[in-house]
Formats: sequence, structure tokens, C-alpha cells
Amino acid sequence: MDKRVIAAYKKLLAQFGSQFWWPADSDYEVVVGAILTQNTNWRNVEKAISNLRAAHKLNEKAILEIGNSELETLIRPSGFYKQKAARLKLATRKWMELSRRADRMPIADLRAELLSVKGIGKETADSIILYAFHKPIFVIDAYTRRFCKKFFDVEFRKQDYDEYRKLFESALPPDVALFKEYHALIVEWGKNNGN
DNA sequence: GGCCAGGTGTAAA
DNA sequence: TTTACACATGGC
Repeated sequence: MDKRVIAAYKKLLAQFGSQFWWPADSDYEVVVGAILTQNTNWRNVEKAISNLRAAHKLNEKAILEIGNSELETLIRPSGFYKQKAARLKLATRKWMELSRRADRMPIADLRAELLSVKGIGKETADSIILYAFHKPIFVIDAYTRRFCKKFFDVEFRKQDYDEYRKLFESALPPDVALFKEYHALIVEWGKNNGN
């Protein structure tokens, strides 16, 4: 399996080229996107982020200070806007707290801290760890599960998230740039292919 | 017009 | 432990 995981990466890279993903101007913007994109098309997330930017609210301080109803209005296009407004504030507080000491924390501890926040599940936690904290953990999303089925004929239950994660992490060196690129390529494959 | 998107939390069996 | 359901908008 290890060789197949590596071979698949090379194939995607040859087909699509480097992706330079996640699309965000700052690490904190990754956190915002990670919350807003939950079960939501990225197109809609872009509208919400665009609204936040135009209102000069795309930073930690502004998000914590803004009123709930105003925040809900700004992120409305991303759906589940009431939930997401409340959870975005919770995630922001944890993000600020962890930012001070993340470099000295084991990844497992960082992950546990993120998972303790209501609204941050495994995929969201791992997206933040990889794309905002820049630490090597492999992100599993809907595209990745489809990709495993198609390329490796492997299919776990959705709740067995960590089985998918191990599949990739046991086959690859724990390299941040590699993990970012591989996941980005899988998403690109998914968007072009759909199956 | 219906289906579904880069999930998560909660309640009930 | 597993399953079912709520949460909501906008593009195709």
C-alpha cells in the first residue's frame, strides 16, 4: 500500500501540478475558512469571507468584538450561519490561545485542544493543524474518501476517520509541504472528476 | 426544481 | 456503538 500511496501522489502531481493551497492570505483566515466550509461548497465560503474582508472583520480581534447578529449576516452565504457564527468565535479564542504555545506542543496535544472546542471536529482540527499551524497531519475529507475508494479500492466507514489518516501517514514521511500538497491535489482531482 | 457541498453535535435505539 | 437528524445557503 505504501508504494501505491506514493505512486498516486506522483500521478496527481504530474496531472495537475503544484497547487499552493489552502487559499488564504493569513493563517487565521485558514481557521475561518475551516469553520465556514463545513458541509458547504467553497464558493459559498468565498462569499462569506469576502463579506468579512469588505467589512474589515477578517481578523481575530474584530471577530471577537462583533455582535452575533452582525456576524451572522456577514457569513450568511456559507450556510448554517447561526451555528457557524457562534462556533467561529469559540474557535477564534482557542486559536489565539494555542498560537502562543503551539510550537512547543506535540501534535497530539494540539489536536486534543482543538477537538475540545464545540464546532471543531477531526477534519476541521486537522485542517487547522496542517494549514494554519503548519504541522504535519493528514487531512481527510469527502474527496479523500472518494479518492481512496477509486485509487486504492479502500473504503472505511466515515466515522473511522483515523483509519484513513493512518493510511496516508504510515506511507509518507511527516513532511508539512508534502501533506499540504497531497491533500490539495486530491481536492483538485475531486473537483475535476467528481468520482 | 431537486440535489448536495472540503462536517459537527446531539439524541435515541 | 451505531444510526438519525438538525443545521441553511447558493450553484448547477
